[in-house]
Amino acid sequence: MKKPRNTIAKRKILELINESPSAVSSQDIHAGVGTVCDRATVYRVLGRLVDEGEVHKIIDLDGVIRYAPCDQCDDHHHHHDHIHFSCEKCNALTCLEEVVPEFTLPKNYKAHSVNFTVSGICEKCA
Amino acid sequence: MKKPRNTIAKRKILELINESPSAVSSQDIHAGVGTVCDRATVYRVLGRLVDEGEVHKIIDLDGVIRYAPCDQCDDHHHHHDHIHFSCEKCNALTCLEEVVPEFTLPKNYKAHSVNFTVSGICEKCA
DNA sequence: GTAACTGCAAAATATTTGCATCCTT
DNA sequence: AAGGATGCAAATATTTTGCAGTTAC
Repeated sequence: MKKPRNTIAKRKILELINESPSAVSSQDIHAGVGTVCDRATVYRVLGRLVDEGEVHKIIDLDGVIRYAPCDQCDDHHHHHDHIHFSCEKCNALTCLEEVVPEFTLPKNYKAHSVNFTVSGICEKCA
Repeated sequence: MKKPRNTIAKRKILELINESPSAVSSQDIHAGVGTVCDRATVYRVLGRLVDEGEVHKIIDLDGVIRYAPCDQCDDHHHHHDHIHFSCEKCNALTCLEEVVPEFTLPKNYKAHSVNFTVSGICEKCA
């Protein structure tokens, strides 16, 4: 495993992700970094941040990849079994960390990870 | 609303989707139709099939769009609240129609549709 | 006959990669 | 100094679209 470095691009991108109230796409990030770094670097940094467990990757309902802070995760426990809520009105994709769905798989199936997205109207747009 | 026609491309594509044990991507379909129709037509037909409610569109964990038959749906009731299972071994994406997760949204949130994907090992690969 | 559909090619998007150079440690 | 990170440009991949010609009903 490579030894990650603390570069300007990384700090800026992490800041953008952490300060956004909802999950951001690579487009959002590229727009947000301005001249700090290149488009290619945005993709590379995002990939590393995910590998390092600093952010998590969410697939939106329309297939757009977005990134959100890994708030509730520490090095040993990642909790990615909560719901992602996609608002049809304001288009924000937010993590509802407190909502963890319950389900039972059929015999012989084994779950490793889950990805739950619910779309509808969020509290702000209600 | 346009009046849909029963074309060769449409019949062939629907056949491919219905006969596959797991959800198929546009790539799979383009490979499957052979010379029956063009790549652009595959996209156009898939879009129409979704609009007409004949198939449903699933976003895989890696953001790949796939299509599956709308077996349990009639014109008035679509049941898309079941789980999609993505096998890490054989890579198949299947609908587990009988598994419907339970969850409760926070106050003032309203759900319209859900998209649940679980990845792990399927019964065939267990 | 008419509107829906298709093929082809080109355009619009999105993401990845090779390589020389720069920066963090 | 060494190796990780970056910029730039080119390569890949994916999906959309304009348009003229074809087909289903």
